Amino acid sequence: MKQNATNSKSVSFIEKEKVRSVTGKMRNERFFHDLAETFKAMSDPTRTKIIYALCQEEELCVHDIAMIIGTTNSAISHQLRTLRNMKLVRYNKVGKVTYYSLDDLHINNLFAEGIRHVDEK
Amino acid sequence: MKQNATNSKSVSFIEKEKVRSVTGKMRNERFFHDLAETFKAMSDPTRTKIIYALCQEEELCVHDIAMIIGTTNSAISHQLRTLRNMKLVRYNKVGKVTYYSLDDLHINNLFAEGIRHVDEK
DNA sequence: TTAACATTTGAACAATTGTTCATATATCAT
DNA sequence: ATGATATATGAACAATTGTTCAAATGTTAA
Repeated sequence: MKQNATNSKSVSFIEKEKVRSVTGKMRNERFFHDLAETFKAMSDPTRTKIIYALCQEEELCVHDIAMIIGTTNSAISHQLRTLRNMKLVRYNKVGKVTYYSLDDLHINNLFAEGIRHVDEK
Repeated sequence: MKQNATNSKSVSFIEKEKVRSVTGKMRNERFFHDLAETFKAMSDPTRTKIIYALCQEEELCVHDIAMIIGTTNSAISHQLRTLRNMKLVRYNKVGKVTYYSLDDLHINNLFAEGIRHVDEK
């Protein structure tokens, strides 16, 4: 059911109007990149564990997160850096201890929506 | 500020109570794995574009999605398979055309929350 | 100062990922 | 049948990722 009968050249698309309409509503490359990055920040089990733990307790230090999750301090520290770079967590250094917490309530909403999805499947 | 003075062995953790409390609230491995997988499904720009397009138009075929996004049919088909495996999209084959749509409204909510996060940054 | 501790960092590694290309399958029209 | 079209698929490839290990910071206490 080709709808581009008006064109002499055979430019192919199945439903011309849909394509035009949706194409007009698309956003720029940066938007899709940032959106993907946001989800990617939560796309690893170690990171979902860290975020989940920080949903239970406002502030946690690296060592305690490692204890809770059952991994090495190094692995946690690396992942916390990723979360920091993606602005999902912030930190507060007191002496030799670095306390991490979720950056804003937005993160909680997004994360909670993901949990709802998993729990209702 | 060690709080495990009662132990003779030097088991180290910074805040014993927090660790015990949060550890008790943690969920099983499968939960964190599934949660990560859900976010991972939306963690690639090509896939966020596909999902965004399907938020604008109920049903779209592979070729039209490729036109809208500006990629090859093959790349789109591969990604649609990923989205299919992760139960984010379903399809409806009519003749030689396969129409894809979002699997349920839950996906829209999760996706919309991600968009809100990106737009408000 | 020295030792112990909390965290960070860089290199290395295997594992996973997304695209491309060529090819295969399936449907429709002639 | 043949050719055109729509989609799917497998192999190959570079690129990215997460962990481990060893070593480096930086802080506190003795």
